[in-house]
Amino acid sequence: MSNTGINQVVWSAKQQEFVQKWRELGVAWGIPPAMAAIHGLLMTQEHPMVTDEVMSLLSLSRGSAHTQLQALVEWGLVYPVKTLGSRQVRYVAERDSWQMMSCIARQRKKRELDPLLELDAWKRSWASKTDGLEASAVLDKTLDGVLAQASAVDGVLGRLLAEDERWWEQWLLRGLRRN
Amino acid sequence: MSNTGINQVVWSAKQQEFVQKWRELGVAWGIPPAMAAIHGLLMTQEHPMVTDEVMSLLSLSRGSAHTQLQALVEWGLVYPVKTLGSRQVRYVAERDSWQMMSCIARQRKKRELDPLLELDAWKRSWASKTDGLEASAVLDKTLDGVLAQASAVDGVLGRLLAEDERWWEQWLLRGLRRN
DNA sequence: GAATACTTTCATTTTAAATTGAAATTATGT
DNA sequence: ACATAATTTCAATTTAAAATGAAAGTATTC
Repeated sequence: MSNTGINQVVWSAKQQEFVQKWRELGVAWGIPPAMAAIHGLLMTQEHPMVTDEVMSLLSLSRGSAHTQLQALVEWGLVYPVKTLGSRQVRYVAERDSWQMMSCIARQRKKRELDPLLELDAWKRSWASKTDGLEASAVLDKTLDGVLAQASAVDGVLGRLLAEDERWWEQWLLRGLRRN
Repeated sequence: MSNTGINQVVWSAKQQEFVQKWRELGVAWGIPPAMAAIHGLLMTQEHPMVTDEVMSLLSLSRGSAHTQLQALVEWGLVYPVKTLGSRQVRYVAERDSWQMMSCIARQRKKRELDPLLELDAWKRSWASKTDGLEASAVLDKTLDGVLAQASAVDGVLGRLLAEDERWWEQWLLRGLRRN
């Protein structure tokens, strides 16, 4: 039985343009091009897709398609759907934009914010030993400020991502109209 | 006259560790290693530094040291200080952590958020032409959500970065304690 | 329990980004 | 104007990340 054609795959000029843009955006966000492109493609597709369809529409190798699909599933941006009576797996993108952005934010927090917060422990580990004589008061001061801000952001982000509700919509709007 | 030694350069184990960590952090944030390292180094230094000092402490080529120092100045993270009676330029890092983080946020907004916001114009440019027949209602719906969120973030970020005041500290804290 | 259909892995290659270093340029002091 | 001391540029190289593709692995069906 053929893989393609169970559900019609639509691949219009608009969709192709979108995928191209999503890929570029992905690169700017530090996301592997193939990963962003696959995500973009699945965002445009009504129905779950099979690896071979992804491969051929985006001209990707099997290895890359597979690896990036896994990563997308790992991130929670894409769901694997098992086809009954077959080993074949199909993939659909998360449709809810809030869920989608949450997934991305969570990953970025892990990659970017958490390592920054770890500097606090590092700083404390040096607190006792007097390095030379007051080796860098300048650093300590700036770093304290940075860490304070980082943990404020961490707190807000934590709340934001923990909730399913969207109290943040109100909260953001309140931020918009000053104070 | 020798370049080094006008102001004593301090380069302790703690500082070296910090620079190493700052470099890694920079890489996670999509910043060139040399740029992050230089920034880290200048954050630890009491006094403005000359290109040759940066080069030798970090084992960088002149080209790289120069280019990345320019970038740091461009971003507003580092200030060039002209030495009187000499063509020599020295560099100091911005000390205020809020200013520092603002600079970074501004650059990231430019690189990451603005291109996302441009998708709105793109979407509208396709609004009229009916691509096939309802080519991708799925995409349109998710994309609308994403763009709404993006512009909310843009609004808040815009305010945050425009101000010199720190009303946001209160605002972030309020975000922390729910509602 | 083969044979088939699909998935997974991973050593090698490709690609894009960052770095190098030496030559060209420009400013400064004599 | 000259020599010197610094900065700036950029073609060539290096590096790290991502992509490839073929081989190995694993379910599923007959």
